[in-house]
Amino acid sequence: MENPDASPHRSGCPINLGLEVFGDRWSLLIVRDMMFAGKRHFREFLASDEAISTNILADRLAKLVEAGVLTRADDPAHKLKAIYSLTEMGIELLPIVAEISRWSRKYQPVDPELAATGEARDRGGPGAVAAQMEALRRVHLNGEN
Amino acid sequence: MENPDASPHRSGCPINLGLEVFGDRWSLLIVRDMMFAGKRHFREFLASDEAISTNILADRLAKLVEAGVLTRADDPAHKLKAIYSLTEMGIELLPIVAEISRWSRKYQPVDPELAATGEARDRGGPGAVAAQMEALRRVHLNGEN
DNA sequence: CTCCAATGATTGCATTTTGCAAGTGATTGC
DNA sequence: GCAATCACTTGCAAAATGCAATCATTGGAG
Repeated sequence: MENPDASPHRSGCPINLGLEVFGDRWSLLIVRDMMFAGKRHFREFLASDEAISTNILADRLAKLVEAGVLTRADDPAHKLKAIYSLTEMGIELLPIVAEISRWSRKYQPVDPELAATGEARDRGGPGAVAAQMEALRRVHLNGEN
Repeated sequence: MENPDASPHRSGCPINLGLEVFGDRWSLLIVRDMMFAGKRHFREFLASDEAISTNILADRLAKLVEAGVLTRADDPAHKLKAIYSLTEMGIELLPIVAEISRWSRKYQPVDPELAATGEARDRGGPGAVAAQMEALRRVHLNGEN
């Protein structure tokens, strides 16, 4: 116990606690890749447009696993391959990601092609987000929750 | 023109473009203070629980103004005081902030007292967020939009 | 068997960002 | 006048980031 009084959090505010988990330029991009591109492996995340570097990716994956947003497992077919899954906690980040998408599509110079899935979700009305979350549960939570 | 080919963005993905504006540990806390605590002045932001330092605060305020999320004006009563206002773009960050709050209240060790306003918003059902945004418009957009 | 490409990382190092404390100049209240 | 207040700026150490090279292991081809 080096410092028994050290509080791990800056405050107990919900916004702050969320930002402490995913408030950086990379974490939600990893979550996005899992949700919309079906990525599960280290090399797949590396291939995204934003060009994350290997040390940052390894660091963020470890932090997201520690936070309970992702889990890491050995691929049964390839011992070398690690396979990452979203937890229920991670899947429930989708409403946040969807709102960020909506805001950016309204106010930022988004690539129309990359905006298409978000637009489709909006057209789906309420329930589209819930349906997408259900689909993610079927892929990522294999009866182990 | 030091580098005429420099693209200002890592990618045109909506999630990425949003994170480039507010994807850090501080920006959304400033927005939160304006939305829920009615803060408008530099010194008020400094007084928050998370203890932002003056140089970071000055940097983030400038970046948010440049991004179009906030505006800065001289206080008519006090020449020394700067007064910050949310733009419509900034007010429309509320759905994102509200979803972060929901997620954190479900999964993080939030302070119950600080969670109360979010819980009330949830109890208000859909429309509570829109109503809160309308209230912010009345305060921050004085007929100048 | 042996080689070799592919795997998820780690390491070293330069650059950038952050955090903290002190200080700045202008202005206001008394 | 003059101390207090205002929004910042500056200097400097520490931490995070970005980039390139490298690592140990493994699976498959020949």
